[in-house]
Amino acid sequence: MPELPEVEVVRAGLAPALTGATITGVSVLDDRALTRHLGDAASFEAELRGATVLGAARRGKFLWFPLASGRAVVGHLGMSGQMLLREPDARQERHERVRLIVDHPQHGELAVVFADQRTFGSLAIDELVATADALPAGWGAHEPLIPTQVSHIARDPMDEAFALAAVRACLARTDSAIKRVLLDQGVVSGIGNIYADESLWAARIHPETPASALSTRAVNRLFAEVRAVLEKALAEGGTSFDAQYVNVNGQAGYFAHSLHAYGRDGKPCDRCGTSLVRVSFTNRSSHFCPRCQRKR
DNA sequence: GGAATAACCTGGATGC
DNA sequence: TGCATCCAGGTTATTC
Repeated sequence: MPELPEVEVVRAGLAPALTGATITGVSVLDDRALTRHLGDAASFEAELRGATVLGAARRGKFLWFPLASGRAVVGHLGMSGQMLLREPDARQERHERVRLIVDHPQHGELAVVFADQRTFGSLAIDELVATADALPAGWGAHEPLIPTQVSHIARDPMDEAFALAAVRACLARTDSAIKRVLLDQGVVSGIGNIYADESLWAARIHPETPASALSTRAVNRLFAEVRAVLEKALAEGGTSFDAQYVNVNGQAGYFAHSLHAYGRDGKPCDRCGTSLVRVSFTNRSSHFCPRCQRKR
């Protein structure tokens, strides 16, 4: 499932191919890929045709591509979205929803294919607004401008402008389970079910611990582990369980081999050997070690 | 206003 | 073999 490391791998792969490129062709094969777009498919295609892309930016799990027009293409991969670089005449992908043809001054003509099996992902054209802190909006962003659809998303733990003190204060104000808060993109972005479970396991914190019950020291330790997990996953190209996540060249990541908690229910904890458990948690699953991560 | 829940969606896995 | 059901989960609208 695309979380911060997977989305960053995609952004980094697209940046050199898109920065400075002109969009020469747009084909919307499935309107459901434009659920966040305010207009219809025809307006999406018309506005993008001839547009120049200035770069590729990311905050949390959201991607955007600023345009010379002052607007931006916003993308979210949802649960199964892929952005693939292909030859312009490459055959249609199985779940292809949108295809852009771009012409780059150095790389020539390429196809950017947005494919999405479960159609939770989307593309949209959006306005850019000033960031609340007047700092560059995220990774790959050079201007303090962010799409309106992303403006409510908090900075992610790998962002230079990430403010741990503000997150600590937020945690202290709520009795919600720490895992629920980690998944709240308005508090801290980029973390999904996989990396929440991995970070909590690494920090030895039970996922249902009330956020306000965590000491400053525990929160600091948790976010040190969050960063470590995300950095390691990024270095290994992200987590791929099946064909749902691949980079822009269609290659899988290797972090699934480094997981300690997620998807390992019934297997021995890598620290103490106790069988890991899986419990239902807000329409999701939580995986943890009942011995290392005791509920307090 | 904050928190919890349902709905959206597809395909693989499982059970009968 | 074929059909029905369950499950995975990010975001958001709705409900409490």
